[in-house]
Order: sequence, then C-alpha cells, then structure tokens
Amino acid sequence: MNLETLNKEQKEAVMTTDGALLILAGAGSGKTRVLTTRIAYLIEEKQVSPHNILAITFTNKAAREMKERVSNLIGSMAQSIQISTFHAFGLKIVRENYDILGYDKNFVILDSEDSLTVIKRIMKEMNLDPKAYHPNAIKNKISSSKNELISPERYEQFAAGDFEKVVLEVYRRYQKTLKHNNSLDFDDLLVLPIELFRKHKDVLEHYQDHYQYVLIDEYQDTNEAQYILSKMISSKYKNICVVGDPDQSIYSWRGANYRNILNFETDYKNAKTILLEQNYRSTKTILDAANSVIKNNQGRKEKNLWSSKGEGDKISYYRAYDERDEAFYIIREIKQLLKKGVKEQDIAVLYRTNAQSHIFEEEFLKANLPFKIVGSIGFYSRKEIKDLMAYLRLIHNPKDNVSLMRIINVPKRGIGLKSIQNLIEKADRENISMYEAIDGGKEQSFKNVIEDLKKVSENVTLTELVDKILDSTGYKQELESEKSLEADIRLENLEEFKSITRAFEEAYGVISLEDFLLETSLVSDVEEYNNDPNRISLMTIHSVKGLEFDYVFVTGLEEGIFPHFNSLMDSGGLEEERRLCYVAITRAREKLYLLNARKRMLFGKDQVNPGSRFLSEIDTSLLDINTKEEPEAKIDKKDVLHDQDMNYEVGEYVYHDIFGMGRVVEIKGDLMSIAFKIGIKKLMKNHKSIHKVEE
DNA sequence: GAGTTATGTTTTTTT
DNA sequence: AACATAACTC
Repeated sequence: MNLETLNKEQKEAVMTTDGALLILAGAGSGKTRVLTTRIAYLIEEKQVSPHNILAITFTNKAAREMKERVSNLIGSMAQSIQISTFHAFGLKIVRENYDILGYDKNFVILDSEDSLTVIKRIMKEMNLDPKAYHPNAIKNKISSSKNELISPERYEQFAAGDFEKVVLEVYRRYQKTLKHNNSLDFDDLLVLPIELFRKHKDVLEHYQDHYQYVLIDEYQDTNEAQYILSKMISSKYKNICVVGDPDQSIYSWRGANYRNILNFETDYKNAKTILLEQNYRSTKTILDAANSVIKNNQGRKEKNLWSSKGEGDKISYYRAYDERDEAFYIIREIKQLLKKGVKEQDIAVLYRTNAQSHIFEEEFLKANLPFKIVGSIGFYSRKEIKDLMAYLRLIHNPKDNVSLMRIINVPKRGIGLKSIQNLIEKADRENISMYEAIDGGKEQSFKNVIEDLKKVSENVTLTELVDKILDSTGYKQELESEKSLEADIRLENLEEFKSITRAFEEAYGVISLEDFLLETSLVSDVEEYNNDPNRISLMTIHSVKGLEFDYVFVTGLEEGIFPHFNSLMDSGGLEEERRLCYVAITRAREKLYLLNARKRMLFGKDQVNPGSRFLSEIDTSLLDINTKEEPEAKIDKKDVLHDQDMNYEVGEYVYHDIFGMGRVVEIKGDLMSIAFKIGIKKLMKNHKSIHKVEE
C-alpha cells in the first residue's frame, strides 16, 4: 500500500492502528484522507475484516463521503464497513434489539417537529400556558437531559425551580407517550443503546467483539451520550481512534462538550497523540486571517497551523448598504468568476442563520445563477411530504398517534377537534391507540381507507403504494383542484418523492415500508438523491463544516447576526461563535470574501448593525476593502451614547466607533443620517457611541 | 366544523 | 416578513 504521498504525521496516524489514538487535526490538514487511508490500511495491511470496523461521523453527508472515498481505495469491500452517524448507528442497534428494549418491531422515529407537537399536546393536557412555558424551551431541556443521560427519575432529584418542575412532568409524560405510540425521538437513538448495554452485558460484548476497531470523526462535537457510547463499544479491544479539532467545536447547544477531546489523553491510558498542523487547503492569507481570529479565544491550546501554499489573493471585504446589496455584490463577483472559468460547484455562500438564505435565493433566481440550498428546510420537512410520510407511518404503525392526528383530517373529512378529543379520551380510557379507538362516525371511513391501504401495501411496491395513497385519500385530487402555484409545487414535490422511492427500489431491489421509513427518518435532505454538481452552494456555516470550496463568501458579518444576538451575553457563547467564524474562513481554498450589511431587515423591521467584531480581529493588511463611498446609516440619537452635546448639525463630522468617520447629511427629529467612509478599522468595546470630531 | 380575521411570535445552529 | 395560534363569524 502506497503511503508515500502522506506527510510524516499523517503516515504515523495511519499506521498506529492499535490502542487509543488522538489525532488533533487542524482545518484542512488532510483529516479525511488520513481516516480513509487508515481504514484501507487496516483492511489491506493488517488483515482486519471490514466487518470489524466502526467509523462514526457527524453528518450523513460526511458518512456518505467517507464511504465513497474508502470505496475508491479498496472497492466493494467498503460496503461491509459500518460507516454512519452516531444516530444511524444507534438506530441499527435499536433495530437489532427492539424486543429487549420493549418496543414493537414497527416502531417509528419522530423528528424534532413531531417531538414539539407531542410536547405541545402534553402541555395542553396539563393546562400549561405556552406563553409562560415555552414549548421549545421545554423540548430543548428534555433533549439535553436525554443527551446527558439524565432520566426523569434522576431529573427529579435536582428539579428545584418552578420551570424545572414543569419540565420534569412534561418529560415524564413525553417519555410515556412516545413509548405508548411505539415511537422514538432522535435522542432515544443514543440513550436506548446505552441503556441496553448497561443492562445486558452480553449484548454489549457482542457489539464489542463485532467492532474491534472504532474511529470517531469530529470528536470535539461529541456529547455525553455519544462519548459514553464510544467508550462502551471500544472498552474491550481499546482500539479507538478519535479525530477532531477543539477550535471547530460548534455544537455545544446540542450538548457537545469539547472537553471530551481535551481530556482524551487522561481518559484513555497510554493514548497516543498526533498533531496534523500542515494545512493543504488554503492560501497563507486565508489561514492568517483564520488564525488571527481564533487566537482571541481564551484557554485554548495554541496550535501552529501553517500553509504550504502561497500568499494568494487578499480577502475581499465588502460592506453593503443592505442585505439586497450584499446579494448583488456576491452575484456580480460570481458572474466574474464564472466568466474566468470557475465552476459553480467550487463556490459557496455561507450565512449564520437559515433566515438569511431567502434573499440569496430570490436574487440568484433573478440573476439566473444555478444554486442549491444545502440543508435548511429539508425536503422531508415540507408539509406535503410530512403528510405523505404520516400516511406511510400510520399504515406501518397504527399506534402512531402523532401521525394519525396529523392526517386524520387531511384532506378535510369533517373531523374536528371535538372528535379528536373524543378519540384521545377513549384511547386513554381503554388503554388502546387512537386508531384502535375509532369505531364509527366520519372517522370510520378514514380508518377504512387506511385498512384498505394496509392490505394494498402487502402486495405492491412502495412507489405503487404512494400512488395509491395519494389517490384513495383524495390528497392528490385536492391539490389538483386548487390550481394554485403553491399546489403545483406541492404536487411536484410529491412526484419528486416518488422518484426517491423509485431510486430506493432500484438500489435495494424490493424495499419494505419499514426499511424505507427507517432509512429516511434520519435524513432531512434529499440532496443525496439528486445532486446536480453544477451549482453554487448556499448553506449555513454549521452545514459547511467538513467541506471546502475554492471561493467562499461569508455573509452577514454583523454584531447580532454573527456573532448572533443570543450568544452576546456569555463569553462561552461568543467563543463558540468565534470558532464558527474560524470554520467559515477555513473552508476557502483560493479566495475568501467577507461581507456584511449596514442595514438589514430583521423580524420585519430595519435594523442597523455594527460590523462584526470578528472583522476587526483580522489585520487590515490582509483585506481588500470595497465599500461604497457614500453609504448612509440612520442613527437614532436615543439609541447611542454620545457626547453631552446633543446639537449635531448637518455637515458636521462625527466619529462612530463601528462605522468610523462620517458626515451628518440629514437630521429629522431624533434620526440622523450619516454618510460614513469605511468603518472597520477601529472597533472599540463601546459599540454604540459617536462623537464629534474637528475637521 | 370550516373559514376568516386578529394577534402574537419567531430565528441560531442539526441528527 | 412569514408563520402559527386564537378569536371570531358563518
């Protein structure tokens, strides 16, 4: 096997196959290459059976890519390696042990939207005011408890406050409801395997013997449950290799604890650590910018990431007038790049929040630029697709009350809240599912339709079943008669859904409803089934982790957007935003563009945001600043701290700590319009202050 | 029970 | 601005 193209550290990381190994891999240091080569090395040089290897990634996309790359190295043997996300791996274990865990074989998986629905319903049942107790907050609390392996029983021991007491009771009922519906949520996919392993040592040992070599990618983003799970699986053979970069830990809100990676050496005795510090991806300029940003984080392990590439272009910074101008600028730049022969797939536009994608979508469409939105509102979370999935799930698992309630009156069957309430009560009283509780009334005809479909499902392919559902429920007909653009899009999406089921059928031969439902339950994106490569990628920074592009536009670099408002309060949050910024910058190979807007529509209102503090952390010598000469910002006198002297006059020069030097061009009551020159040079602590200057 | 209007809320990020 | 929920008619 040829390892000559690897550098010394990479080679060592590949060849250190036994024992605990920590690979601290800086951004762009060839981490995936090392991982895939290592897997190939295990199989080809160390004669490890592909069946005995478990490789865990963080996203489906990463898993797919790793599989493909290993496949390129060793061919079809790659198919036998368990390469998946933690959640998919957990699902596999649950599927193989559902009976011990006390579930029926036909369990279904709820996505977060479904979970929220369940929680809302429980809260209603408990007469809780959703304004006093935010359903989402409760859901997050329950989810993080589960990820920290805190059961309701344990939660009870420290639930002291009012809110916590509420959470406790909702948590209890939520767990009961899920079990009763024969359904699991995402978190259960981690919690249940651990429970299983704790109670059944023999089962654990079976999996330990099965997965003798364990590799975990993005280890800095593991949460407690994932940490425990990895530890359990690998504790017999102790061949665990983890890869990560503490500076790229961006999932603390999901319970990720980057101490897991910092503690690895004390945690696993005799662990070996290898540092990958040579960056093969980015130009020196880009790397300098990334380093100068991340070094502002306290208490991090200093590392010495260096690039073998040349200086490259300067980083373009553009401060746009508003979010539309920001989009225009990007479009102009992209058109020039395309003219120069750059391929669409080598360009990415990144943003902090999904909400920002709207304007890009709109303007890219108008400008005729081919793009794809990666992640975001996934295909499977569209209403019509969720409806259809609910039909499929109910057919598969009649205990699934969540799905039943979703579709019992879709399309309209004249079944209202009252009837549903009756069903809930009856089901509760007799301890049966709502579906079973249906006996007569308008609901009966719904039940008949489902019963009929259930029979049909035994004899037809999945795609035919979908057709039959859309037909016999009247779903398709309702949309067709609507004759609106929206309905047409929904119909198109349903057609698209059928092309997915067809693709599944081609790939697997005949696919059962069960396999299909579980296969798709962890995927939010349809991406993998129709990925037209010739497109510009638009995505959040979270989704871009692990990817790289020649040309990267990082947008919305404004205080409040990036770093996000919700993180401004605590230093931990801010540091995570900074790591996010580090991730964004290090995605770029050739050229980086940084953008922000002076004015941006937020919650329906215009807001003026100062430039992001992260910008000021980059040395201006790395930047090529392009800002319109006469940008105007409206400043509300009431909103700024300023000199005692309130009497500003048109034509006066002022200094704003964010926007820098400017000239007052108009005063209307408390609103002052100020034309600023370029304003990113000096960002100061006190963000909201202006004062007069002599000129 | 369904449809319309008024009111309030949301947006951080994902499996 | 877009969306969800609540309140209000028919």
